[in-house]
Amino acid sequence: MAAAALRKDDDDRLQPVFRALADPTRRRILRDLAREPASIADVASRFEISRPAVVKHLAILREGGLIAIQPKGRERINVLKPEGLRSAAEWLTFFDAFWDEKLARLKLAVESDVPTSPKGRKHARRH
Amino acid sequence: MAAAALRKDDDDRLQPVFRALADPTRRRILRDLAREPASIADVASRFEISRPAVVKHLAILREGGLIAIQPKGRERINVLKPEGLRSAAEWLTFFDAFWDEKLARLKLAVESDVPTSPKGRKHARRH
DNA sequence: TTGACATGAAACCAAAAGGTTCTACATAGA
DNA sequence: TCTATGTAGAACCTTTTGGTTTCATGTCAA
Repeated sequence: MAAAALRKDDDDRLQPVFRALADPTRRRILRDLAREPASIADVASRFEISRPAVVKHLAILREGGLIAIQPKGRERINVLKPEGLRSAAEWLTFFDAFWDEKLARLKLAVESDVPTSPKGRKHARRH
Repeated sequence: MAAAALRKDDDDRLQPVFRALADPTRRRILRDLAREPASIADVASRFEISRPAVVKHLAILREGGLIAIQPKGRERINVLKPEGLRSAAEWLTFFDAFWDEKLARLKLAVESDVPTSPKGRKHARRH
């Protein structure tokens, strides 16, 4: 059934990525690193939270394959790995097809299939 | 500063979306609902977990604006709202530009040495 | 060598997340 | 009306998450 788009196994790879994206601090870090690579202290200086907390975030981002951490002397430079976001972007792309198709379906469902709203009956404009 | 792409406020809207996407069960529900709308019992029947657990997931998906829940008699039909994914997709799109530009930059950083800023001084290369 | 700086890492904590069971309510249908 | 079904929701439990503080390690630069 041509399930090339969304296999179950895909989710295993996706999980660390979406997990990494679930936190606003981590998304801000990604956005910042998109501007330029930065050391841990550099990154941490932009947040209120402690350095160890930032380090944990960076670790999660690395687990998601979203950044690379390169030791440089006594610093650790964090570099964005944009390809890491690709899998998530592709997963979302799957739903592109529904942005119109399913939307129309939703409209139909709302306008025709809801007899439990006696007050606001929408006249379903089926063409 | 042309920050049209990624405002801080965007994150507030994004948070419930990325939070909803962070769980594999919820992603599977979305994938299933893309196929066709389904009642709660319908959705729950496809998982090992209990119905109340599924109900919680559906609530989170609704909070993220990813599904709509339409009462139909004694059932509640869950319908995919693909537009809800749009904000997340757009956020990721921002990084498209770096999939080549930054990737090259990463290579450079790895292979030579990383010209990042120490705390005080960033040599911002304004061209 | 020695001090200052950048990071590593452990121990600990509160809150959120994901799950369960049990109970109660509403509705379709005989 | 009565019963079975579908859902709502409370109460509770365990694990994960995001955060902290504290201390140790490694490296640059005098």
